[in-house]
Amino acid sequence: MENKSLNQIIAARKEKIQKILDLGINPYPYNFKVKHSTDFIIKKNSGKKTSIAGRIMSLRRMGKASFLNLQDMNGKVQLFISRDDVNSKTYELFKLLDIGDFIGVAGTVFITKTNMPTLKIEKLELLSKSIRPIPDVKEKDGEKFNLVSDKEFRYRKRFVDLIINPEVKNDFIKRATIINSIRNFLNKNKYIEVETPVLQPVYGGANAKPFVTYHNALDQQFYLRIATELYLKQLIVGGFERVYEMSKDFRNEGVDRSHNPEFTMLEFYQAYVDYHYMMDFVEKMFKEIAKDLKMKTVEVDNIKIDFSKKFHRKTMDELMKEHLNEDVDLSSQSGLFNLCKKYNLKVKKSDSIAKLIDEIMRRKIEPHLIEPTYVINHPVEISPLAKVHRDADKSFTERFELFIGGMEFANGFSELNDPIDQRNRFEDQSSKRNSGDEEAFPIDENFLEAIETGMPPTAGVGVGIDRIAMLFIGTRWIRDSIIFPTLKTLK
RNA sequence: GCCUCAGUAGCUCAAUGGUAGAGCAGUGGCCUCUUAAGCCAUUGGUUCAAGGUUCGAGUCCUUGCUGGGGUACCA
Repeated sequence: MENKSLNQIIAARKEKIQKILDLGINPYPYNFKVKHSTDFIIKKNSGKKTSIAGRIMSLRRMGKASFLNLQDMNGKVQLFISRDDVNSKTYELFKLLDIGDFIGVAGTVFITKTNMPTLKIEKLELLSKSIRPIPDVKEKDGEKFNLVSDKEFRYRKRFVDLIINPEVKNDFIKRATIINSIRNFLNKNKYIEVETPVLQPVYGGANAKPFVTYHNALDQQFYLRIATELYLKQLIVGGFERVYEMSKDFRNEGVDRSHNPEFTMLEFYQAYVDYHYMMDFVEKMFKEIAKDLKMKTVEVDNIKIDFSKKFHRKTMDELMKEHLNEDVDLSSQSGLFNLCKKYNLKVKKSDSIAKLIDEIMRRKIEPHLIEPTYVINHPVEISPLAKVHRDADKSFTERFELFIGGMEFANGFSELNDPIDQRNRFEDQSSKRNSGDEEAFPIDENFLEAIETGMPPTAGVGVGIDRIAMLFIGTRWIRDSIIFPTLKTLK
């Protein structure tokens, strides 16, 4: 991968390290006293003295004086060094600096003839010598040139991406703000944060293919969790009344624009409430995030989403009426089948009501749910952990999914706590598995034992954190919300 | 998975099937208000990999690798 050109650059930098050592200077010292950041200079504190530290981003040498740009966490600023202002050793050191080096400087702020706030260097310290070149991105009037166009390079070498595209940092600062906001919201609502096993002997809580691993000392196979649900509900059984976990789940499935094999999931459960309560609660949580980010609206595909508005709540037949103008009887298999045919959906005559409904929702409705909308009351067949609806048809559940911008953000329900029903549902999953459904989950006796011991009425929700980050960052790519996305190792 | 496009110097990009080139970065000079600094000189290439067609392949064909963009499943 590395050839002569790069090795030549590295060799030249290593020679400079030797020359710096010959000057009696340590190219990798231990600290530097930073007084201000670059923004102090940008704010035109003319005549004031300060010291700043950062990475050299460009050098414009003119023999006896030079300008350079220094970048730190807050931005970029111009420095000026003249042989008249520093001692000869410092100027010798300066001549050995490269783009990419970290330096610390002390001096006086002044304004150049072209009205550019600049720090005149009086003292200069090398803080870390860079021996590997970074792409030299030029910039004029805010327009960038020679930007790295290779997205793969940016994801693989995120450290370089962050150096040459410092605005990328803002997206991840935003993500951190979102996560803080969610934790604060849950904590102040008396939720307890817990950590459940990543290595699980039996996986479950979602329909997905797991990663398999092996523990040598225990001589046992483990699965990386696909969800935290089954453990968190055991804690509700145990007497925690409000618990949450925000952590990585792992699903051994395709990688695309909106899926990464490891992703961050929030799940929370509260005893003695139902899914109506949770819909209100999740809505409040989203509004709180928007408030903490000081973003009243976000934009998805040029459509503005206003978080001050109330989220919609719609049953599936209501949505089919609204979006397709069809009067649908959700209990009529033949009616649903004919509807699927009408819209050219790939279905079989033998498909269940649940599957037909799911197909219509997924193809014809969900992608068009731009404004925050709760889709409610899903078929029991596709909701193996949700309680049946209290007054509607018993083949439907008290479940909701939140859609924003055509993407699913949350999935919650009144949790099934009838142990007989729950065992039947697991057996149904198990038989689906045996007949080839790779994503159906196996029977978890430990979990069933807990439910048999008795779980209070409870509602729970799962929320995709990476997707919330995508929503507020304003990207359609999950890799822009995950700082080190999963990539194949180069051979 | 499938479809499709791409991979040339550290970075950005050229090169009708006919000697692999430029800008930036690097190196050596000149230069005390530059800012995509400038000027002179210069180093740097197994053109993603392996085969094939051809007198001749960066270019055409096959396979593979990696990635981008679609699409399917999952959040």
